[in-house]
Amino acid sequence: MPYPSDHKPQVRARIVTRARELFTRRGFTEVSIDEIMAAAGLTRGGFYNHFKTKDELYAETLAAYASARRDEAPTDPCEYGPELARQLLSQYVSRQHLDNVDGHCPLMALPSDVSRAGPAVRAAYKEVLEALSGMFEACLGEGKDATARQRGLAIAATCVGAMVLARTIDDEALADEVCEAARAFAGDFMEPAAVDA
Amino acid sequence: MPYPSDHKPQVRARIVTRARELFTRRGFTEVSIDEIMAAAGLTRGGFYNHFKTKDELYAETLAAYASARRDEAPTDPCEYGPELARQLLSQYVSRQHLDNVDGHCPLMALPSDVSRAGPAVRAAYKEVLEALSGMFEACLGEGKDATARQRGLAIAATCVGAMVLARTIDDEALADEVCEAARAFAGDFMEPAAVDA
DNA sequence: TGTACATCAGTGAACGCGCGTTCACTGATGTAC
DNA sequence: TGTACATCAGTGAACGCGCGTTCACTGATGTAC
Repeated sequence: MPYPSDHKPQVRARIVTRARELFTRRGFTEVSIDEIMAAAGLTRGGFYNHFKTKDELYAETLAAYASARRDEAPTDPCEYGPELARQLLSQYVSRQHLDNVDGHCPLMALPSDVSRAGPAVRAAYKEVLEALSGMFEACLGEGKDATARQRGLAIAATCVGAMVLARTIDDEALADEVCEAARAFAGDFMEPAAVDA
Repeated sequence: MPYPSDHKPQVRARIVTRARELFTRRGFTEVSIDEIMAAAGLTRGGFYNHFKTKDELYAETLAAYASARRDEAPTDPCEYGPELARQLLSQYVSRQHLDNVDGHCPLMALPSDVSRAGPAVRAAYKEVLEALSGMFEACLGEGKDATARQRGLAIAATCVGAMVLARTIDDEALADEVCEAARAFAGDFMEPAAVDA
């Protein structure tokens, strides 16, 4: 074998990482294969040694993100709880996340792109959603009028919605207001035992 | 004048309407000027009699939507109130809205596209957001820990987030769950006098 | 240990295609006389 | 009232460009002997 046996997977992983950053910043169709390969230190033609089509790369970048997200989740059940949920919320809905353009969660950065892509891409997007809402669900348990699963999904939707809006509008002050409001809103909803009657 | 004086504005409005439907369904860059003009019953070349660039049309479609949205708002202050807020919420976060692809609110249908477009487009997007959150704000007033404005923004973010996710994932059941959860969540937050201590 | 060979990741020119935009032209219709 | 003309919305061919994808080729390196 003319290259070390781990060479190809390493290069492939580098392409996926650079592609994810570029996609997150500028979208699937706005980033060319030329740019991706250049960012990975290679040239255009080599792309097809690693991927069958550009669409396959879309799915791969999302799947890699979902998997990384899952790996970050604590393995010790004791670490779950409302504190972790609050921490996750204030990390997700934050100026730090908003300013880290290359690191945006794909749920907020790529919804339109994913909705126009193939089934594998959308399945990977769903995995990312389930990773996020599942974290909230695992941390929170039942609430006033909602099951744990409902609370996880609703809080995930609020996080994503706030960041989608904050990222899209061209007004930093309003973006901060939206984030602040969403944090207060979701924080409220996290109350473990909201008064029942 | 070889054409009636209201001919040109009428044709322009027809182009804007058809373009909005196509953009909403498939995105700015995925829809060609050929397609838009064909949908309006015209041919490609005529486009530039009405618009300087394709980007100008993006902004126009959003501005037209924001303006239509504002025109629908009740003029009678008595009609505002929690009931109207609830109605707006259950219309926005609904399967009916989700299935009406041509009629999707641009906030949920085009965030990625808008975030990559020019300043005029993003300003129009912001107008749409302010129309939506402003409606909630006007209906709800102050709440437990949040000002009226915060509540309006947070509920708008939840609506948009739920619909963005529901539209993007390829799983009707999960989409319905997300919508249901968001409605319950935001409905909860609308309680006029949530217990204060 | 040294040499010829096989492998295969990477290269870069080329292809076909569709797009946004331009432009010289058309032709229906309102207006001037 | 009738006719010649001016206007301008609309037409469709053409341009230049960048893209995704293909493909014949390169050349560094592990392997067989």
